[in-house]
Order: sequence, then structure tokens, then C-alpha cells
Amino acid sequence: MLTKKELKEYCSNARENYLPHISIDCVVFGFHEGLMKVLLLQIKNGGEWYLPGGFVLKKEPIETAANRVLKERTGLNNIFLQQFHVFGDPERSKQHFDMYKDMLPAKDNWFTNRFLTIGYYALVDFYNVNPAPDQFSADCIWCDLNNLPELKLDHAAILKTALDALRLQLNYQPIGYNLMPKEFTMPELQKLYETILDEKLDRRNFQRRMLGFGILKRSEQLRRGGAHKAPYLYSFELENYNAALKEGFKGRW
Amino acid sequence: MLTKKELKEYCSNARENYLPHISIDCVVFGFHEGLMKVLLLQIKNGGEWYLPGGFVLKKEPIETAANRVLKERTGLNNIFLQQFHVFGDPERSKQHFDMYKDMLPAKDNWFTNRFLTIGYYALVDFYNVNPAPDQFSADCIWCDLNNLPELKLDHAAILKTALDALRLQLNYQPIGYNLMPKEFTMPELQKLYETILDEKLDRRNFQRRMLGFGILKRSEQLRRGGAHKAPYLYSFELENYNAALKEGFKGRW
DNA sequence: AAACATAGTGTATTATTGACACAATTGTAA
DNA sequence: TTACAATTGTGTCAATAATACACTATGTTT
Repeated sequence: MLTKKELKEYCSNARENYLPHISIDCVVFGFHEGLMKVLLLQIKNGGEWYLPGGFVLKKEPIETAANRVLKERTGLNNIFLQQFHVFGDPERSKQHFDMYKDMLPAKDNWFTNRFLTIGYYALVDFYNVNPAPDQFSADCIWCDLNNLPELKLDHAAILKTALDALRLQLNYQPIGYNLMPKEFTMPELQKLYETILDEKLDRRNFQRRMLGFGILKRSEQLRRGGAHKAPYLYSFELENYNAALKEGFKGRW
Repeated sequence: MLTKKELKEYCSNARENYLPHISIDCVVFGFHEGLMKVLLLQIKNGGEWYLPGGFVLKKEPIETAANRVLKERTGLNNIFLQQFHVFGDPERSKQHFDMYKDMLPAKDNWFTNRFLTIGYYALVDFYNVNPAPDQFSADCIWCDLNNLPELKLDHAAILKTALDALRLQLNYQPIGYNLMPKEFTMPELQKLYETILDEKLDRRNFQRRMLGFGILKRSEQLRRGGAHKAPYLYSFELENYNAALKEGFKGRW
């Protein structure tokens, strides 16, 4: 926990460098051992959990701010990021870092301000991430999406909205390049979809549909070492993948 | 155009009441005589065009702010509003009301600030709208979507993004209740879809699909007076409509 | 070598979509 | 009054896509 002096310094620094009343929160999705993971921070003392986030520098594009925040929490650059919603209820930031609320008079205290937060979701390769806590957190770890701790503020709602947005995305855009390692098998990719959607899919139909998108290329190699028949390895055909990202799979009209 | 005194007053008032650095811009879609219309404001003097917009009061939810702005421009309450994107490039507001840029020193001048703008699109019944200019505009009028004047700032990009979001919405949500009068014919509804999508649809297939959604009810009455066979009148079955809005038409997974 | 778990491939059935034809209705022009 | 043009209501057939399922292949385990 910050001392009064540290808090004071943080606040005056923040006021000088960041846009007031605006924050960024990121829902970082990863995929590991068949489970959907979300990156969470645990507050120093208190022990409460919250989403990685930060503020926007006065002359910084908001996308850059989101990337900067994520770089700090994950070590990664060029993360797949999708802005999905702004949460602007005046009540939402009422309990923002409330242990610091009384340490400074409101007019000097960054954390008593109202914040609109811009929600981003990020898709990352679990294995490349080096979770790093921020200044206010004791820990930064992956949590199972279906076994989340209680979250501070409206972060549970933000997470839910992000998940809805991600599920919607599945219907008109490819997904997976950012969540899977370079090479993967069809069953592994299927598992990703099943995890996001939280439902079982038919193996054969999944493969047919997926290949139909034309964004995969099959390697000659097989994934050896598994306990059964060795599956083929696939990777994404990046050109087609990006084209599909941009154009979207055709809608229904 | 505001005098220096008026501007000064406006700015000090704004600084006192609004959240700094945050604005709202609304793309108001209407449908009239087979054409998609967008509500635009024309700047006093200058003559340039821009989207209806405004600012967020310090304790006001952003949705309320958007509704307030639209109430002022259209006279309507309870407008169908959809937040679709935040535009946060630091360069985007560089030419914001630039005729006022030099009238006040930057530190006092609200319009030299950087603004993130939250984009909303609205769907309204053309015939219920009473377009009203704001303090900075000489005029507030409906413009044809496919015959737009040049727009100030990044408003052309905002409009384009709104249209994309609207088109996306067609794929998983019903639309029309907010854009059509109470009663309408199937060809009229089809025209709306064709206009939004900017493509011709097959009459018979459109009807089958539309009825399949189960959100329409057919009146016993016909629309008389047209020059040809009188079509049936339909209206939306509001309960089912709202359920479909909430649940969405099923995706493809 | 047999048992087993998982992967690859294919096929029959059903549902959805797309393309199109025809009859009915209404105002207009001959 | 009648023929005509334009438009609406309805239906059908074929193509396509989605779903459900079966069989074979491969590698591990015993």
C-alpha cells in the first residue's frame, strides 16, 4: 500500500500527465489447457481483484494507451486489441481504490474522481505472457474464466460484456491467431471455440467449416508424442486471415 | 457566430459543468421516401457541416447525455441509441470550431482542448423529428446518406463507422421499429433494409425471412390509395421484437 | 496382438437459402 | 369497359449449408 507521500506524488503526477476522468480497462483473454483464462490483478492489502487498466496520456491515442498498459502487464507488444464499450455511469467509480480515498482531500485525490472507462479486450498467446503486477497490486495472475474471484467496481460487468463481444466476433471474424501458438492441431483449435462458446461442437462439422474459411494451412507434420493417433499440425494463412478479419465472414443479408 | 464575450461565457460555463476532454457525437438515421437520411448541423458562418453532439455533465451518465443532446436536436425522448465506438486520436479535435481558436487564450478556451468523442447512432422515425440547430449552427437538416456534404473533423469517419455498425446489427438484431411508422407494408420495410445495406433484395425471400423472425403481425387492413395492388399493413409485435433485440437472432456457431 | 482412445474422412438427412413463376389486384390509358 | 402496366401475395424447385452419424486409420498401452 502506498504511503501518503507516495500517493500524493502519484496523484500530482497523474494530474499532470493523464487525461482526467478517463481510464482504460483491459480484459485479457488467454487459453491454456483447455480453459479460458483472464488476467487479473490483486490489490495490495485488501486482496480484492480487478482488471488491468490505466490512464491515457494527454497526447496519446487511446489505442496506444491500451497497448502501453498491456505491455506493462504482459510484456507483449502488438497485442490484438478490440475496443468494445465505454462504461460511463457516474456511480461506477465510487469505490475506486477506496483505501486511498481518505488519505488525501478530494480535490487533490485522483482516485476520488469520476472515471469513464474504455473497455478493451485482448487476445493473447498464454505462453508468451509474463504477468506483472502494477503499482497497486500484489499479484497479476491468470484466472479461470469459469472460476473467477469477485471483482471490484463494475469489473465483473465489464468482463461479461467483453465476453459477449468476443462471442459475437466469432460469427463474423476469424479468431485464434492471437490465442493459439504458431502451430496447433484441429482438435486444439476446436477446443478454443468450445471454450469461448461454452458448448460442445461436432468434430467433423467444425473441421469442415473451419477449412471452408480458407484461413488455415496444413503442415506435412503431425503432432507426435500424444497418447493416440498423431493429428496434423495447422497454422494460419496470415494473408487470408487478415483479409477475413477486415472483410468479415459474410453476414446473412 | 458568438462574440468574444459570449464565447468566454460559454467556455467558463462548460468548464464548470461538463467533463473535460469528453464529447458525444450522434449519427441520427432516419428513413424517408426510400432514402436513408442523416441529421446534420451547419455551422454559423463557415457553413461547414458536422454531426449533432455535445458534452457530458459532471454527474451525468453518458447515455443520459446522448439522450439529452438528441432531445435538443430532434424534440424526441426515448430514442433508440447504440453506442458504437470511441474516437480517441489526439489529432482528431485539432480543428474543432477553429473560428473560435484565436478568440481566447488556449487555457481558457474549451475548444482548443483535446476531446475523445463517444459515438452513438440513433434510429428515429423521420416524421416525428423536429430538427433544431444548436448554439453554433445556423441550420439542422436531414441529408441524404448517399449525397452528403463534406463534414468537419473526423465526422465523416464517425458516420462511416456508425453505418458499418448498423449494418452489422442487421445480422443479429431486428431493426425497423424505431425507423418505421407504427404501420407499414412489407415492401416499405424491405426498402428500409435495402437502403441500409445498399443492395437489392428478393421480395419473396425477404418476406419469408422477415416473417420467420416472428416479430411482425399482419393487420387485416390494406394500404389503399397506392397506384397498384393494395399491400397488407404490418406492425411490430413489440414483445417478440424486444426479446429478439435482447437475445439476438442466433449466430452461426 | 488385442484393446482403446483419438484422429482423418465420408455420407445420408434435414434445414435454409436463392432463383424464379404465376395468379391476383389496382389505377391508367385506350 | 377493357386492355395494360405495375405491383403484391403466394408457392415451388434446386442449390447450398448444416446436422447427425459411421467407418477407417494410427499410435499407445497392456
